[in-house]
Amino acid sequence: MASNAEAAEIFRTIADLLDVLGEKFKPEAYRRAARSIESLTEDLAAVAARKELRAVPGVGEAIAEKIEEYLRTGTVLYYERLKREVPPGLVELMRLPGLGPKTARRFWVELGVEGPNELRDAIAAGRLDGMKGFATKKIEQLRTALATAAAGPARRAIADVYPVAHELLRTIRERATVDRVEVAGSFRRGRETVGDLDILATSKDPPTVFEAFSSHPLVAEVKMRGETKETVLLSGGLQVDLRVVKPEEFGAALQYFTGSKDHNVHLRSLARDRGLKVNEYGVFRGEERVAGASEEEVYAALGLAWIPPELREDRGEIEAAARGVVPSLVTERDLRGELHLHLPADATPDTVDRVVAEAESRGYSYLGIVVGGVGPDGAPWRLPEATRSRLAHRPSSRIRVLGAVEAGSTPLPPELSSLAHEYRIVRPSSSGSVAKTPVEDPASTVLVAHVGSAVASEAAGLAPWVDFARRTGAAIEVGPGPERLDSVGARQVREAGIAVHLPTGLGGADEDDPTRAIGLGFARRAGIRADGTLNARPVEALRIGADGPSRAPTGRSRVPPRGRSAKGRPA
DNA sequence: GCCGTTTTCGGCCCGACTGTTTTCAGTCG
Repeated sequence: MASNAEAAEIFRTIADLLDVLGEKFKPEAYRRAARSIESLTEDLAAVAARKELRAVPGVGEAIAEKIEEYLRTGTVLYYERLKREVPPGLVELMRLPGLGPKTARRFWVELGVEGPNELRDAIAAGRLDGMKGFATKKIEQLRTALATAAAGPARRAIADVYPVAHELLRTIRERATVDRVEVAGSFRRGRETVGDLDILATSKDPPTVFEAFSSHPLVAEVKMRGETKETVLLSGGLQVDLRVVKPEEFGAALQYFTGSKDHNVHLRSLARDRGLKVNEYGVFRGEERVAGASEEEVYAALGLAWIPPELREDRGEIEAAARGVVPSLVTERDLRGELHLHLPADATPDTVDRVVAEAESRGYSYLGIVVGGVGPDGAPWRLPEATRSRLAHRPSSRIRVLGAVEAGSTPLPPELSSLAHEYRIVRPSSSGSVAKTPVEDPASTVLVAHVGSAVASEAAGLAPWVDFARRTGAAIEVGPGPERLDSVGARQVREAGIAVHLPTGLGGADEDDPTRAIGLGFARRAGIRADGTLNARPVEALRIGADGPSRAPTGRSRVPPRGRSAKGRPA
C-alpha cells in the first residue's frame, strides 16, 4: 500500500546511502524532497494524478519520475540498486552520534566494517589503533556511542517536553542574571515532536546562566561546554542546548536557532542576492551590522515582513513575506470561550463556580460544559443532579454557560460510527435551563471532537470527517493528544474551508498545562486565522439550536456557513 | 538533484566545537 510516509522514508534512505558514497549535494536534495512529501496534506497519488508533483518544493524532474515509479510499482529501482551497493549497516553506523558519512565510509573501505556489530569487534580487536585520526579519546567516544545506540526514539511529543522546557526556563530566570530567555528550535515553531531543546539567553553575566542551567537536578550529563554554548543530556535522555548571546545579537540568534533549516537556507541565499550576509550574530553588509537585536529587524533588513515561527518551513512563507501578505494567525487573545469542557464525574457545584470564574478571568464570554452523553463503556451518563442544577441556577456573571451533549444524540453517519468516539451538540442554557435531553436538530451540531489517532494522521482517514463537517456545519477539534488533529490534519481541514475548535485547557491541573499553547501552535502551523476558529467567534455566531425551528432563519442569516469563513480570503 | 525578477549552468548557509591535527577535517545544528 503506497503512502506518503513510506515514499519519504525511501528518499531519506537514498540520501543516507548517497552520503556514504560521498555525494556532495544530492543527499540534501533527497532529504528536502522527503520533508516536503511528509508535510503534504494529501496523498501523493492524488497530486500525481493532477500532474502536479513538480509543484512540491524540492521535487524536480528526477524525483517526480521516481515518485511515479513508486506509485506504479511500490518501489524505486535506483533505491534498490543503492541498497545492493552499500551494506545497510553503514546507515546505522552514520546515525551514531559523532559518526558521520566520511567516517562510516572510511571504516567500510579501510577496515571492511559494514555495521555497528563489526565496528564493536574491530575496536575490541584493536584494529582502529594507529588509524589516522583515531586516538584514544575518539575510540572511547565510539565505544560509548555503540553502547548507547539502542536508545529510545529520537523525537518526543511536544506535550511531553513542554513541562520540562518551562521548568528549565523558570530555573534560569530565578537563579541567573538574565535579560531574556526563550526556547527556540522546533519547540518554538510548535512542531508536533521535538528532537532537542534550544534555549537562548542574553546576560551580563553568562557564567551564572551556565551554572544555573547545568546544576539543575534534571541534568544528567554535560556533553559539551564552550564560551557561548553548552550541551547537556537530561536524565530522560533529552538533549538541551543553551546559548548565551549579546543583547544586540538576540534577534538574529533567535531567528537562526528557531529555524527551520530550509527556511534559514532560503533566507541566506536571499540575503546573498541582496549583498547581505545573515548569521546568528546579525545581518551584515560587509563588516557593518545592519540588524540583529530583534527578529523584526532581521526580517526587515531582508525586505521581509516578520514571519510567525510556526510558518517557518520554507513552504512559501518567505515569498509571501516579500509581498507583505503574511497571514495574521489565530492568537490566544482571539479565543472567546470553550465548547468542549469536561468536568470530572464527581464534579460539585463548587467545581462549576471555579471553572466559570477561571473563564471569566480570562475574558471569555461562553463556556460549553458537557452535561451528558455516552461514556467510554457505551453507557449513557449525566453530570450529578446537584451540579447540573448549579449550571442552571448560577449567580449572574458575564459567562454564558452552554450545555453540551455528546454523541448518541444525533446518529453518526455509518462510515464514521466505527471510526470515532463522538461529535458534539451544544445548546445554550437560555432561560436558565440546561439541556437535559439530546438535541436532535442537525443545525445545532457545532463540534467534532476526538476524530481518533488512526484518522488524524492520514489524509484519507480524515476525508469522511471533512465531508461530515461540511454537511452539518460542524467544526473539528485541533490539539495535543492522539485523538485530536495535528497541524497536518488541521491544514487539510482549513483547506476544505472548515473551522476548528481549540482546546483552552480551562480547569487544567496546573499552569504548565500545555493543552492551550500546543493546540494554538498546531492551528497556527496550519495557517488558521481567528475567522477559521469556532471558539474565536462571538456566542451569537455559534450555531446553537436553542429556541427551536422558529429561530432558524434568523440564526442562519447571522451565522455564515463555516465553509466560507476560512476560505475565500487569501490565506 | 534542485533551482532561477541578475542564471537553464553553476551555484548550493555558516559558525561552534572536538579531537587531532602543527593548520584542519569532521560533525552538528
